Amino acid sequence: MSGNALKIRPIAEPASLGQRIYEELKSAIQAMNIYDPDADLRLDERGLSQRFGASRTPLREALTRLDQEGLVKVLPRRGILIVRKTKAEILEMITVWAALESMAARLACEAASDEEIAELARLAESYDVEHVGEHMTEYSDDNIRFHSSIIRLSRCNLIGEMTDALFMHVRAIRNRTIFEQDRAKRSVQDHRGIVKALAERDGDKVSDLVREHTMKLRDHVKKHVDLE
Amino acid sequence: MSGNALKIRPIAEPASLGQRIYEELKSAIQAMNIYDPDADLRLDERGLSQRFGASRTPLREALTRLDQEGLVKVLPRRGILIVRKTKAEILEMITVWAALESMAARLACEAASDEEIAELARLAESYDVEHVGEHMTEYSDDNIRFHSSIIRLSRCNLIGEMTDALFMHVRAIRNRTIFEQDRAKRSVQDHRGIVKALAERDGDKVSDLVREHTMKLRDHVKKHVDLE
DNA sequence: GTTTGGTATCTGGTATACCAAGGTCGCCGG
DNA sequence: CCGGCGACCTTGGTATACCAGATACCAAAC
Repeated sequence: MSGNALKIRPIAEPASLGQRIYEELKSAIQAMNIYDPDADLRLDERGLSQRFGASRTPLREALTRLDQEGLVKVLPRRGILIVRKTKAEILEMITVWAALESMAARLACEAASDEEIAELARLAESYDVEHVGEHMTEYSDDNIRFHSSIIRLSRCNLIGEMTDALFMHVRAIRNRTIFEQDRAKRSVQDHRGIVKALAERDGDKVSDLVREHTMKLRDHVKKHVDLE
Repeated sequence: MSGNALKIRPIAEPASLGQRIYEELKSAIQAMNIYDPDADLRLDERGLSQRFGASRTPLREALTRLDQEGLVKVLPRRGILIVRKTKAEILEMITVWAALESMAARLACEAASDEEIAELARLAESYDVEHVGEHMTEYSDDNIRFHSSIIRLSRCNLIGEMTDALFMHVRAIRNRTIFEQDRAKRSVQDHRGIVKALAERDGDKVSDLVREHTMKLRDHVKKHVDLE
């Protein structure tokens, strides 16, 4: 039934220059370490448009969007700067994240199937509490997968979009905090507790656990992370 | 010492055309009932730029931003449409709102002063449960004030920004639901319970109450509101 | 040597012209 | 009268030119 049918991919239309420049510029900004004291946070419209091989118009469209997203700040007649988030702003983002994922977990209690929760359990059980420190790179990825799975299981697309947007800004910070063995051990334990509450369909409990788990990260960043 | 010095007011700079058009267009879109079946959801770049007395460039900048916010959708070579939110999207927004305000209330338990909570109490007590139905217009405003106060008392600016963005989209729906007397009565009672929990500094409780209060609105919209 | 004022230059903001892709409508053939 | 097809028109996308404010630099005056 699916083997003999033509497989057509309806799309093919190349995005507009503005769109492509937006995406390219966005990932370029995220790829650089904007908290490096020596980082050059200044963007030059004319220079960038030349490097992209396009005119200023689509480049400016991209900048307008990045400005609105808070990644960049356009100062009239002064220049365009990549925005550094303050520590206070980062903490607020993690707080909002806690609120959203906590709600997502509560919704997932109703919306997720047993199989989906079992899948999540496999993810949570795949690391040994004592030896997780030896596989930090993989664990870091699986950690992200775990959390985004909870959000997916909530069946609430908006929460997914909003946490994606937050993640974009927090990404730079994230790498500095997750590679710490004692935090990883506790993280693994937390995840197992979350899965257990999910399996029991205990919305109040899973909501609390997820919130507290994320707020631990918040407190950790507050105490131990120093930008600059 | 201060009487003989020049008193200069530093700012005065008028916003750019793009910025002003963005704000004007945004409020114009929000002012119209986009769910009216006869509403014209189409925007014309050239026509609008003429009506604004500006060229297409700043108008397009405004449209780019509105597009990113989800208020309009730009279809290449086909036109620009004002976006109608689906009912499912509205429900998700209310859910996210519940998550955010619930967290805000929890934070407010720690961050708000006794005076601020007393002020909130005055707002909640200023309507008689039995007679609130007779002053719906004022109550509607005070209702908004009550909720935005909780968010302000959380001292989390990001939650404020995000709920503002959500409110923008939900505004059209809101007016249809709040003007119902039995809902108003229960709303007044809910608010008093919320204030009480805040005064007791019971974060878990106030968080639950606020979430349930907002989720009641969600359920009500789900059951009784029909777009189109 | 320091201060001051002018000026060249750089930067984002705006206007305008042109392009290519979709849509519309009417001519033309059946 | 109906259907197809093509010229024309509309629409957003892009390039470019020019403007005004901000900055940096330099030279003249003290």
